[in-house]
Amino acid sequence: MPAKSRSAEVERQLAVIRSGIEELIPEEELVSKLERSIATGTPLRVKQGFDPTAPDIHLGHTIGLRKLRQFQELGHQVVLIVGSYTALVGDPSGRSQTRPNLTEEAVNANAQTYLDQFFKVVDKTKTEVRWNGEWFKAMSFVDVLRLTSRFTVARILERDDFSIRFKSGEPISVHELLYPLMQAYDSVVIRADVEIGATEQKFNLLCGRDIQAAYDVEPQVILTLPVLEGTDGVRRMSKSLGNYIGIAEPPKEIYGKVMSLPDKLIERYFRLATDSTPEENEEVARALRGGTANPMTSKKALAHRIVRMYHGSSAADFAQDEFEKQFSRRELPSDLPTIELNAGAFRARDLMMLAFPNQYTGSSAGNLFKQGAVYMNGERVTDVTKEVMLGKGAGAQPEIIVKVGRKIARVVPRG
RNA sequence: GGAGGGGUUCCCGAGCGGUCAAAGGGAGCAGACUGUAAAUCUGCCGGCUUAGCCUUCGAAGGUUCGAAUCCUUCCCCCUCCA
Repeated sequence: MPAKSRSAEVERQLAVIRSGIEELIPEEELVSKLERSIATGTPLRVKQGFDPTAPDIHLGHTIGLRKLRQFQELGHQVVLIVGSYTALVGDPSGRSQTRPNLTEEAVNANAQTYLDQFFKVVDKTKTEVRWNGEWFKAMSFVDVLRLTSRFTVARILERDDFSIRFKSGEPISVHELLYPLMQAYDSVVIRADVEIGATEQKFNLLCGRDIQAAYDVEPQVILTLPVLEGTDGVRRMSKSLGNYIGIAEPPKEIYGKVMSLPDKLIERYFRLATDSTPEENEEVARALRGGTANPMTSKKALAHRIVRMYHGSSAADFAQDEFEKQFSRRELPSDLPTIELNAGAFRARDLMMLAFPNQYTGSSAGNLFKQGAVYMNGERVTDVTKEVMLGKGAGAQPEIIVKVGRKIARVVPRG
């Protein structure tokens, strides 16, 4: 390739890589890495790690995954680190102090679940999967000392999570301090050229550069990505906060969760959580601001699009249909869960609890009755002791639709 | 090693011998209003065979008619000094 078209190619790739990111540090190093990659036909090694603790991938994670995908489309190599050993420490971010010790089976199962979801976005054939136990298992104590001597306590304490916890008097275990070093060492072993992560990973990512340099490996370029707010519209999406939308969730579930997002997040979700083009995003933004689009319409388009990305367009159509049926037209969903019970008389509260197994205790169920949340065959029931007949005879009901708040189930006689 | 502070229900955080299933806030759930949005108002928010009973305030013992509250031992966390 002539020099002129090579530099055009660098420009092209750089533009793709830079789109939608938070920071790229340092950009000139990426340029020279790209130049070399193009000149020698060697793909860059782009690292992404995960700890097999919570295996569900949610929309927040997909920002990074789509960036990996872009790298692959530019011809580069993704290296996915399964943090089987780092999981033993637990990323000190957030409040969770010490992670529970995971069994090997749990780690394996989690990893498998994660990988299945990961490859919904990232191209499997252009991904190298490595478990960091591979190298950490083989390390001796002397090796650990050698690694830890390359970094100072003050520098580790610079890290936001640590300094906050330290100042507020929360405990920090010594082993937690090793987390950034372990993650950094992964970069040494796999000779990462680029590592991507959310902004709160910035410290860990930078740490990788220093440790690589200490081991005479060319430092990686780091790329941070924006953090997506969860369904509450405020806090970052995370499983432990319960405000996440998992990509492996059923289509209806995803659709419903997207619809429950605050309106102000519509644009941001289009931009960060979908594969829409900048032009499309621009159009959505203009319509919303100009008042030409009902926010609900835009939100439906968003929900449809997200479901389509992970479950295909027929699933998206179905989810949308169901949503409109259930909430716009107040009809029953077509796939409502059905519980079979022996025919006979039930007290209303017992029936309700049987219709939603293991979801309510007697007290909480009783409260819902008192609050007028329970409907049976369209009729509000507030008396927990009201007798309900299920069955075929006179005065009995052949099916009972039980609705509690936004949950609905169907109860029918057995046989 | 020395001195001091602390561990309360999902989270934060009051309580410091009875009136405590435990204030207040957050989260969650439900009702009204809606676009299953936001905001707002209201109610619920340990369990049960619910005017009553049972199990909770780091753990185990003890004092007392009675303990989250007092004593003892143990476990854990934090701060300062060394």
